[in-house]
Amino acid sequence: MNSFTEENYLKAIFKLSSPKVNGVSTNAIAEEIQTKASSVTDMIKKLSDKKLVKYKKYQGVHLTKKGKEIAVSIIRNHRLWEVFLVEKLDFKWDEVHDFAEELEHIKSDELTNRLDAFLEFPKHDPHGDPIPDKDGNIYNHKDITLSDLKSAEKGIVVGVKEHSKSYLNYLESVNLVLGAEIKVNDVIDFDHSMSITVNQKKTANISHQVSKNLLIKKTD
Amino acid sequence: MNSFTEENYLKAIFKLSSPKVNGVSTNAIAEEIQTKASSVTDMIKKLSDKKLVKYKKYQGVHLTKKGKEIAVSIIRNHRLWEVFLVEKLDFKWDEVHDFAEELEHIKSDELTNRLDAFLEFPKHDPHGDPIPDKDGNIYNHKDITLSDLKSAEKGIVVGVKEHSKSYLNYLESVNLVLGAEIKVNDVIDFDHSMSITVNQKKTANISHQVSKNLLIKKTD
DNA sequence: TATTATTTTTAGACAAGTCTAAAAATATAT
DNA sequence: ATATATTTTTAGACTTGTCTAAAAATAATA
Repeated sequence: MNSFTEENYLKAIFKLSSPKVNGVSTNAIAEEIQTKASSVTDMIKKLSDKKLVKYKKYQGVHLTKKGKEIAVSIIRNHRLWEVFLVEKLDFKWDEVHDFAEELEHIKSDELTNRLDAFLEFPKHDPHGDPIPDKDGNIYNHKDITLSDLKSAEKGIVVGVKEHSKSYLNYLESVNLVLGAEIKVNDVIDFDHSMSITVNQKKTANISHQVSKNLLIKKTD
Repeated sequence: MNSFTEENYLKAIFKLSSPKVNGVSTNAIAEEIQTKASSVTDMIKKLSDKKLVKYKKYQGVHLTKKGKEIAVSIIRNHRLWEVFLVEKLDFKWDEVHDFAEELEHIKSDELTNRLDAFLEFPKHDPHGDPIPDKDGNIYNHKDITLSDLKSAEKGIVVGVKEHSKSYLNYLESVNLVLGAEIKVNDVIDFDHSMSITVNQKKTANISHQVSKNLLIKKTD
């Protein structure tokens, strides 16, 4: 069995891994986990002994197949619990992360799969992030953000790239929740801010910082 | 904040406390928690420093008001999650204890109360144990067991005093689940075993060991 | 009451995970 | 290429919760 701590490291490494990145750096993990680099090195060694990561000194780490499986199953758990909290217990999307952070560590395929069935096999969590299926497959939607749209183009909100409470809170205040329809009225060259219309009703001015973190699906 | 470990000690002390018992003994706690007496002494000191228990060397411990509040809120959590697992995720009553043991430590009144509402304010968990309300009040049903009944008397099953998987499993195999109607046909003087009829259908022979752990409400 | 048995506490050690400070390796800049 | 800056690792210490073995207190028994 792996401790909560080990699982959090695996999750962090998974999050920081990407096709472009060749080996996740010690500092990046420390930043993500909010700890010190020396602690990361210690834990990396432990995970390496357990064959959950591949590690060469000073070269960063990769998850092994086993390590990735564990990380994905925790993420599956996390996102399913988030759906439960929002759909069944009526929490708002900016309130569920910390609870899910605890619930995700209750490791039982039986429990997870029953929860999945109870929630009727949701494909996305309340922030639009894809929920891995029973076998660990993740179907990502493409990475188009509101900032990619030009004047007069339209789209609907399918997710967020930034999960902070303050960001989610702000989005809600301007009705930019999942499923909201957006039409771009105007883009300002100077700072890339834009004027948009939400759900054919309210008009809002959106900074680049906001638009580049909002995932959308283009419509016409 | 208190660690999982501290919370488990508080829960154990609460469970072992009763009006008759004057101070819970170190050994009893060690037995309950499955640890060594020396570890218990260490933890007791810590809880005492935090004013969660009252402790005089060699004299056993009592929960303080604060300690009792924490214990009861954990028990409330535990039992609500058990209801969730059985009612919503279709687990059986002998499968939920270990999961609830983990879920109970996610401490948030908001979460607990929403769960309570979602489950429509259940009064008892799947084993018939009472669920403390928002304010920590526990309404216990009286302590009549099947072994208290005489020949020809009747009752319905309202709970169990023993929670082991094997006991619950056995009960289910003879249909002695919550709500089952029992009629006592005969009591054997020698070993206090009894012949009973369950739900006016099946007849079964029940050992004293079994009957004295089954809580019932007398009917006539 | 004196002796023995049991319970409880202390003392010191260990594992997990963290930290600081310093050393080693790697990356960057002149 | 050499000097400087940054990143990563090591070494040693600390905390939490645990353990064993021995000492101290309490309870039981003769």
